[in-house]
Amino acid sequence: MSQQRHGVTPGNAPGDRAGAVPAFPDLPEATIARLPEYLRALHNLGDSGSDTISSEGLAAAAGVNSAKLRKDLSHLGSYGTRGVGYDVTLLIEQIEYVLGLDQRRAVCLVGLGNLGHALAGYDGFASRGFKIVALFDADEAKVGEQIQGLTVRHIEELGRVAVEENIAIGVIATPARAAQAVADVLVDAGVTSILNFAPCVLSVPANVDVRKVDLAIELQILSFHEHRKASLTALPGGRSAPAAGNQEAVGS
Amino acid sequence: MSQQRHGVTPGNAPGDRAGAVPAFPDLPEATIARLPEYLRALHNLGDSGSDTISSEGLAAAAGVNSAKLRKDLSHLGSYGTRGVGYDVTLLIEQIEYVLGLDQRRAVCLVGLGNLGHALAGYDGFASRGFKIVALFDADEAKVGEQIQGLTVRHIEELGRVAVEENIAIGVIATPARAAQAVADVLVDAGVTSILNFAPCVLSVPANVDVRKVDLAIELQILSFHEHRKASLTALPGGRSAPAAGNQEAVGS
DNA sequence: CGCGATTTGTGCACGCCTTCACAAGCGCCT
DNA sequence: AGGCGCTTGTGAAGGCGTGCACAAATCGCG
Ligand SMILES: NC(=O)c1ccc[n+]([C@@H]2O[C@H](COP(=O)([O-])OP(=O)(O)OC[C@H]3O[C@@H](n4cnc5c(N)ncnc54)[C@H](O)[C@@H]3O)[C@@H](O)[C@H]2O)c1
Ligand SMILES: NC(=O)c1ccc[n+]([C@@H]2O[C@H](COP(=O)([O-])OP(=O)(O)OC[C@H]3O[C@@H](n4cnc5c(N)ncnc54)[C@H](O)[C@@H]3O)[C@@H](O)[C@H]2O)c1
Repeated sequence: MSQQRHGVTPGNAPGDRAGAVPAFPDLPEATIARLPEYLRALHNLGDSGSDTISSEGLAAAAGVNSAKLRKDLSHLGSYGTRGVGYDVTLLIEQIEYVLGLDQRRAVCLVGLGNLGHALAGYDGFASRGFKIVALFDADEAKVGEQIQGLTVRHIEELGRVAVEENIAIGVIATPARAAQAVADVLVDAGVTSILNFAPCVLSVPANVDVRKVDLAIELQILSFHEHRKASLTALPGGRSAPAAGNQEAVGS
Repeated sequence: MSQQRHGVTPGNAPGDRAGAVPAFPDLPEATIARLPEYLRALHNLGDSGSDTISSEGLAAAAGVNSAKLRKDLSHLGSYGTRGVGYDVTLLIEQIEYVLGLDQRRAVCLVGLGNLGHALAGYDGFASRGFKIVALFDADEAKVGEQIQGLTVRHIEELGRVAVEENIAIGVIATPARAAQAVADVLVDAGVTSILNFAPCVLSVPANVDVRKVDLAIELQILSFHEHRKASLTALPGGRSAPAAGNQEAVGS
């Protein structure tokens, strides 16, 4: 389970195993997905003075159930003190360690169109341990452009640069039709994590992780809920949208 | 997994519109989240000729298991033909209807900085039934700017315009510190669905749906997997403790 | 008209996740 | 020192989602 680091090492500390690796327990995916949220909440709290925080308080700040939060944290070891709460600084360190944020990760961004420019200028990367070290595009007109201190390079250089800079994470912000090709190039270059903004499914080897961010999907999910809410409306005291009443009538 | 949905003050129900209709069965959230993906795959297929598609084929195109796909579709009724497959056109119509995409939904975007500009110029909205009908910012320097045929308005106009244009969905692309205030304004204006790009938790009434897109979280999740993968390949003599001095060494 | 090939729709079992509820642990106060 | 209140950590239960495996349905063809 949680690797040892935390004085509790029971009895023997076997001569350091070379490569004393983390060897993580299988943290539930659901937990992993929430850790970053806890981390952000902790950082906010840290700025606000308090030294310790209760599961109840942190849960509220992160928008989750406190029992869930405690269980999540228990997966990474016991870093709280009963009757008191969690030490903010210690917990931050611990979560950052588990997420691997203590090592700065090199990221490259492919596709410097509309979205790519916004991403390149986003300071949320650096502030969380990520550093964009290279920008790539296939459009000759874009190659050479300076963005945030980086020069846009041609995608053919990706293979070489990725190795040089030890890039592990690639961000795809190209049109969907180019995304698979870009993913292939990234994979060939040794990139093992991809964040894909293009609305399409990527095929990659099993050892490569892909996460997708799709704006349209989010909107469609919201649309569904709008649809559902509209269909439930029975008797409201609402009086704010006199406008176009409701079109919806359908009827299959 | 649904996003947050917290209640703070059910208080009054603002923009409730009277409507009679569908009264959906409770579609599982997981299914709803996949429908947009199926829809996109179907559109691609539709362009490519075929009239019908098997669950196996569609599942592959959407990147899911075929049994899951069939179960998902079965939730919305039976629109396939055994021994044949699903009629592409019919299925598209059906999914669009369920998602409420047959009605053009008015969307407003708040915060026209880096990201906001990219979103405003994104054609993936219109092509999926959403229409950005208004842009808002608090910065006087931005108000009046023309973007994609729309004029940026001051956020104080949001309340009025939202009602006029019958806006149901609001997109927040402001800095995190302003997000809650913007969300409050949107809610007051009768908006019942919010897509939040700011890295923070929003408090909204129970009848308002919020979905969050957080780039940093995605990267951190990828980082975790990188960390995990690195720890499996036995070599790096990584020191396993977080650098910072842990004065707190709890334990004994 | 019946048969085989094909593909849907789903019952079922399993595993993951969430949530409750509470014992155990900790600090503080008397 | 002992008791009390507070908070963590976790066992257990229930719900949800996934994927298998198969019966039912449909088509095409001889
Ligand atoms: N703009 C948005 O707000 C937004 C939002 C969500 C998703 N997206 C998606 O993000 C992607 C990019 O959107 P955009 O608006 O920036 O598009 P864009 O057309 O403005 O930019 C695409 C960029 O990718 C480059 N490109 C094309 N093929 C390439 C290749 N093979 N290798 C490298 N670079 C290549 C182009 O030269 C261009 O610079 C699209 O898939 C879009 O659907 C965009
Ligand atoms: N840029 C990105 O790629 C990116 C990626 C992911 C998330 N984000 C998040 O999206 C948000 C916006 O990012 P950005 O890079 O565009 O920031 P930005 O600073 O460039 O733009 C923010 C805009 O919001 C406006 N604004 C501020 N307060 C406002 C208020 N009360 N009402 C209305 N408008 C207000 C500002 O005038 C500005 O135009 C941030 O929360 C950021 O963390 C950005």
